Amino acid sequence: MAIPSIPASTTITVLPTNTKPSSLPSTLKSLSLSGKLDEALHLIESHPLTPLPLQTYDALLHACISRKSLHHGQRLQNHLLLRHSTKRKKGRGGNQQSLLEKPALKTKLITLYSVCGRIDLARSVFDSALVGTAPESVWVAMAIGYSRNGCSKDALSLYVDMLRRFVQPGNFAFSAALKSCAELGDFPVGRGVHAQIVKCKDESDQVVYNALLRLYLECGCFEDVVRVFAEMPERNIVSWNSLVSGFAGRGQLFEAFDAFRRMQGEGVGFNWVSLTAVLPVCAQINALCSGKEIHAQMAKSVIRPDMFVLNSLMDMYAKCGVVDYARRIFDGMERRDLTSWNTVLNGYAIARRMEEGLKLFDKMVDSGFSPDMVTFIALLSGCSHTGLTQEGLQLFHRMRTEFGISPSAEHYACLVDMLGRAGRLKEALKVVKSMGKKPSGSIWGSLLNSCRLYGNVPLAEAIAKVLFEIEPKYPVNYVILSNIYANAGLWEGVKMVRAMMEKRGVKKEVGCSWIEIKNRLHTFVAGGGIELRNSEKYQKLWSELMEAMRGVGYEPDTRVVLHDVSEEIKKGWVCGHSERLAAMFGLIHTRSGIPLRITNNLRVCADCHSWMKALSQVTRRVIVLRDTKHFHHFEKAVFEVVWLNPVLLQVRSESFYFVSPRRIVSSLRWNSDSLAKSSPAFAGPLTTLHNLGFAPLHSELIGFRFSALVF
DNA sequence: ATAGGGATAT
Repeated sequence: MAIPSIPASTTITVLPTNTKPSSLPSTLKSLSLSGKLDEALHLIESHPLTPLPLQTYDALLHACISRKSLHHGQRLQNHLLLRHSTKRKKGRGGNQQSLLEKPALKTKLITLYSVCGRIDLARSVFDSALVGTAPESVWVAMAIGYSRNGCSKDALSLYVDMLRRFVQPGNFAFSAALKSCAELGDFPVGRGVHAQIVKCKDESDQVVYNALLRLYLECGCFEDVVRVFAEMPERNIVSWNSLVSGFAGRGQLFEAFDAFRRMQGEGVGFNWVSLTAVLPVCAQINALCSGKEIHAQMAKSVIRPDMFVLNSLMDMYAKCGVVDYARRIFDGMERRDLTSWNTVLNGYAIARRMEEGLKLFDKMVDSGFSPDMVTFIALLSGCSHTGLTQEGLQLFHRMRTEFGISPSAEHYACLVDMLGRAGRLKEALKVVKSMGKKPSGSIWGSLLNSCRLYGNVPLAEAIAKVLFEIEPKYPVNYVILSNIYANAGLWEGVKMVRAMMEKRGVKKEVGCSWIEIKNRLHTFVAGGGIELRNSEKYQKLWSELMEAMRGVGYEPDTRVVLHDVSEEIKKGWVCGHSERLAAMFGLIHTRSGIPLRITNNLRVCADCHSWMKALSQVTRRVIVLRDTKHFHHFEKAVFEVVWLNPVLLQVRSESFYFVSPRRIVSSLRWNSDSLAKSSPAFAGPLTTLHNLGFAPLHSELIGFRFSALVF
């Protein structure tokens, strides 16, 4: 028989009410430490006249703050008020300062009320008496209370008030003021505070510097961020996290990635917050290898990753083209929020596996989660890319009727795209006209793309005309129109578009590709990579490959070159496309059989697509090429991987790969402050990972430093 | 008493 559990609401009083007054303080202290607030208050209230030291109340309030217990805090305050007045009546200690006036208790009471969301009560404690002589700590507690409750303006004016009353600000006040300025995006005042800090004789602490970093980040003054970062005497995890997320927020993804690596190099370590900053970067630059490495570290950790990190991790896998891993993490999560669902659903949309996505959506609704607008953007875009037009249209309808979400411009964009891709251009145009919103450039852009798919030149010309007015400097529109002409064999049109671009000074974005090898990103620009191309290894490999590739039927297709040059030059240009350089680099610098994962910043051209396909065939490598729109998977040469034992993998038709535990040494380190030390050596991780339900998954297995451990 | 965090479309 199971022991009946006690309902959470039941309070058990274990203490006898006849506790001796002399032992009260120590009893109360241990009660506060173990968080037994009910017992503690009961005890205090039953001894209203016993004098208690300040420390006792301090400890009690501390316990109230960490439990966010408004109720107990108020009872305590009432008790203090009561005791104060009783004392006065009896004439004892009449001139003694009430305990409530002690700054230490005031500070704590203010904090308590503000963490409980009762800024009004906090303010009345603050105002209660002796404001003029309140020390810095009370002001700071109040200011932080304000910013905790989203009233940064009040927090900042409190700081100003404090200065007016000649209270000398210290590091705590500075960081509180900087935080408010950062939240308000108030650069001038923030600058002023910075100046005060510089003038202040005391040494600034780490927190003040980090608050300065935050201020300049929020204000968009990145030069100042970098300067403060360089000038500060020490940089801790928080400083580095700010730098990483700062770069990431500005879209400087490689710099963000690099900062994270440097952070590891300096031995700072990382924590969950660092990971929620760097994982989205991995997702965007397709750095699956590093992402997996980070995942391995997470699995090793004794501390459970929180929902934020898991959501980012899922998104990383989804964006790097491995939804299955994202799904496994999702399935293993003990708690999920709306973002978790949205992330996986979007993962299926990216992977063009909407049947599974729709099934999951049904599950989501069944389990009582109400989808939001993001959910529908993911679903609709997925349906549109997979050609599930009927399902998509139905969802668009259900969105309003069943879930009460009125379609936004983004939803209309998905709808238009869906109809356009299905060849229902007339209906798409009808939607554009009737949606009651001004169609954005992106909507017209998606229509133009649909015209490309169906070779509709007249409509394309009309749409392009509109687009050239809305976004005259956006090169992609010109390129698509030019492609449409080229596909139709209308070379005059191609010439015209090019002339237009030259006249308006519109430049095609430079093609750029990168490949991650041994946790390092190698970037190539179209037409670049001279050193690589001049190397002997490259030239030998190139001629061998070209011959083999011709053998499997590859013929260069120079129609993708839209310039009027000789055939030979065209061939040269196509060969210099950045994705090919990255692929060649990958071939040279990895062992045979290891998959190549290449990322391109634009759209992969048709010739590169078939080139990669042939390359995959002749080298028998898996090639995954990601561009801004698609994943190009070339898995003709999938190896079958047999799981022999944790450290030994066998790959059919290849030699044995030994992945010894010693080789799998991480370049990353945990922050020992915030996370428990990772398991000794590699005694635990394999079991951990098995417990997580990870089993090897064909080709992805080989080639990654942590592959043997993780998947 | 003080600093840092995730999802969407062309």
